[in-house]
Amino acid sequence: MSPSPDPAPVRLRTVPSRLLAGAAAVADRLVSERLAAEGARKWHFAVLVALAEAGAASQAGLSRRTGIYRSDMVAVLNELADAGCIRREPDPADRRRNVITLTPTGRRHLERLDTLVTEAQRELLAPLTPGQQDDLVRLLIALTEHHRPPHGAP
Amino acid sequence: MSPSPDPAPVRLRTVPSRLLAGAAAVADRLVSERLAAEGARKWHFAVLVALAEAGAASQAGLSRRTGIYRSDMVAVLNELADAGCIRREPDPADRRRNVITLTPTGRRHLERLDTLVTEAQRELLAPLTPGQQDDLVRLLIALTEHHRPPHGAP
DNA sequence: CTTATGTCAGTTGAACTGAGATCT
DNA sequence: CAGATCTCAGTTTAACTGACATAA
Repeated sequence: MSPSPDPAPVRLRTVPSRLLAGAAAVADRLVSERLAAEGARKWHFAVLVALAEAGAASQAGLSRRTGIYRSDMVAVLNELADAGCIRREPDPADRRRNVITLTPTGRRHLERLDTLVTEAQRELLAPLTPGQQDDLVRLLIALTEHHRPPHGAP
Repeated sequence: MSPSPDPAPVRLRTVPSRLLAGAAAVADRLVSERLAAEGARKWHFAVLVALAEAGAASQAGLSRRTGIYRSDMVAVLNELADAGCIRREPDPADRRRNVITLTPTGRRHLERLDTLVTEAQRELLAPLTPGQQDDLVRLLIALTEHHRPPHGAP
């Protein structure tokens, strides 16, 4: 006797929102497990990428680029600053703001995290052919582009 | 001047795990908003579908069919029982178990929730052509079938 | 006066853990 | 005895709200 003869109902297994939730959970787990090896979480990666790609920014700017709430951004930046990955300095041009800049340490850390994240994506998409992988990404982009996510950045 | 000239970096926007997370968040929001109109949440729907499709079950069986943790199942069943949607009776054949059965009230409630969930899926997938919608579902099924989700049911 | 910013202190819901009582 | 079941009391993390002081 098989130990788990309890399949999910078809009516549930084919609901797109449930499929998305399941796939996202798998993806999140794969990414989080890898990043944990460097003591990092996906937010750290997102912030570092945003800084590397678009240069120094205010915290609110980073918040919009990454989709992290400005409240939560504070803690993430504290951790990245403690690790020496970023500098946080008052903006002389607008004294409400901090200017966040990537340090050389941060750039090196980003490259390590990028490797881990890329590996996780490969493992995630491994069940699909390369063509299917491209299709999936394209469909997801088309889907999310036409919906306005609550905070801002998909 | 546009109020939000802060696009997400390309390097982030094309990461599959982030796309999945974003799409899943949109989907979850659409479903939750609709179900809230009936005072329900997605767990209620999942349990009712599992009961309607595969018949009466123990709580552990429902847990495996729906992917809800056995701990959380207790609260969901309490709410469904309070609403008269299910009956929860001790199993004479195995006195550790409860037998959960769908009531006529529960069946009617399920049909209402099903309408709402179906509408939400339509809205979610509206940006895609029918062919693309099928492709997406197929790709997501292929993806999740080959990964073992932590608890059991995708 | 309105709006944006950084910060802090919460809340809510989901996912998960651990343990205990009961039963097979 | 090991193992399953139901229940409860927690933890953790993500996502989000509200408020405040400061400054544009």
